[in-house]
Amino acid sequence: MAIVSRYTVALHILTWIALATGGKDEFVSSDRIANSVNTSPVFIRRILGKLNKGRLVKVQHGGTGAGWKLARQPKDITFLDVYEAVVDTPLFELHHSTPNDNCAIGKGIQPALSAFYSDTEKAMKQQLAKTTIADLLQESVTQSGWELQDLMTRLAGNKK
Amino acid sequence: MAIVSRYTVALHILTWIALATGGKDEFVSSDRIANSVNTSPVFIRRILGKLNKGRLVKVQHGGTGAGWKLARQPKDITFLDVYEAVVDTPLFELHHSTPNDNCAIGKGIQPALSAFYSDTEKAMKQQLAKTTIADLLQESVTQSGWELQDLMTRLAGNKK
DNA sequence: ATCCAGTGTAATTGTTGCAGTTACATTGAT
DNA sequence: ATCAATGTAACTGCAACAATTACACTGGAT
Repeated sequence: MAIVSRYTVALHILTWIALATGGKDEFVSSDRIANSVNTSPVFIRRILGKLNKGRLVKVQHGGTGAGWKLARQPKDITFLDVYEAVVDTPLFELHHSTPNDNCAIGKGIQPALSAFYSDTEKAMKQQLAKTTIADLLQESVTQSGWELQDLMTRLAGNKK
Repeated sequence: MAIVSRYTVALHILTWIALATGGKDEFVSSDRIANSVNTSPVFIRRILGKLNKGRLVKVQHGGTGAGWKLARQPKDITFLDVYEAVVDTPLFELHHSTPNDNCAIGKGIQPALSAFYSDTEKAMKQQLAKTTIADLLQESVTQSGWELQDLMTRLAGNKK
């Protein structure tokens, strides 16, 4: 475990909204999303807050139709967009205790590593940029083994 | 913070051994390494244990000259080798609580994500394979701003 | 055979960050 | 005014990491 599960949940949230709202212009509640992810609505809302700051979703406060929707098309939201919105620590940790300054390695290794680590993080992000929420939606439905027909029926039922 | 600091320390250890032993065929103790990293010898030995299992270092028990040395040339140890030896968790976490199976997304997202995550981890590892301990040694010494002359003098002094 | 400088490892502790829960103030369509 | 929703703070539980202590084990040097 390295990159926080919150990132996985963020992808789940966006994909679920994409499926649930289809093309329609409506908002869905954190409660319904939490039901699919199987966790607490508060955790979901904390993540949605970050996604909102990243301009990936829009929020509607108050009233009966309150909730969330995507700010763009699923095909226009990449895994990298989600990463930037939700993960806020560098990929690699440096030392916890600062190395011995009287040693050439101890003195020079942190700036040296920072450069190498930065290259690696960049390579990872380039890969993340290649996949979108639309891809994940497609692949998830395929993997679920559901028929599109059943899916639509069940969605209608869930809408409360 | 995502990838454990133990990985950074592992790179530090190998680079320090490379510098300290130069071309010479000798073993260095975890105590001396711990002094450069500025942490406890036990922590260092736990990491060296993993590096030993990964065939990156060799250990000499007992006697006066006991300690560690590299199992190969610094230029033949890549960042990826070290990663495989020291990091034992996947790069991305999945959900903590298992998603709702009655939802197409909940049911299909984990296998779908596993595939995408695997691609990303692979991209990161390809980048890691491009850098070696020799590169890090070179760059660390450069960054330290030390003259090679002083370095040699000081090394001789440290040797006890 | 003994010494002793080193490794190997288990047990314990302090700290940190994440996730989960409860509680309550706030928002704003209807 | 209602009330279905969000926003957020406070607290708890838990797991992983790093740091420390303690002690058994190893094996070259003498």
